[in-house]
Amino acid sequence: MAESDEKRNFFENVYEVVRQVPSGRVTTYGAIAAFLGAKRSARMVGWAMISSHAQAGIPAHRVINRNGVLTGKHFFGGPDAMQGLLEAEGVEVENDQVKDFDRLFWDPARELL
DNA sequence: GCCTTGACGGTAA
DNA sequence: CTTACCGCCAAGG
Repeated sequence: MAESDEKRNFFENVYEVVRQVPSGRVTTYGAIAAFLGAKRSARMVGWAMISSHAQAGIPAHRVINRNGVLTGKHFFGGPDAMQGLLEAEGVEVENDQVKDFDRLFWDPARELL
C-alpha cells in the first residue's frame, strides 16, 4: 500500500512545492521533479499540474519548462492568460518566453530547502 | 489489454 | 551551437 500512496504523494508534493513559489518567480518541471527524486519524470510534474487545475492556490502559471517557455499556456483557458498572470507579477514575457528566466528561476532545492 | 499521446529533460550526433 | 532521439510515468482511446 506504500507504493500507491507514494504515487499520490508525488502529486501532492508537486502542489505543495508550486504553492511555495513566491510571486514574480518561476520554476521548472525538472527542478520540482528532481526535488522529489524523480528528475527523469519531469513529465509527471506537468501531468500533476493538469490535475492541479481543480486545486486552489496552485500558481501553475509560475511553472514552466527548463527552456523558459510557457508550454502550458493553452491550458489556462486562453492563449495569453498565463502570460498576463506572469506580467501582472512583474515577470517579463516575450513571445511566450520568460525574459531573464535564469534570474527569476526559483529552485526549490536551493531556496526552499 | 495494448498502443499513442503528453505542461519535459538530458544526452547524442 | 542546433537538431534529433530516447527515456520516465501516467492516462486516454
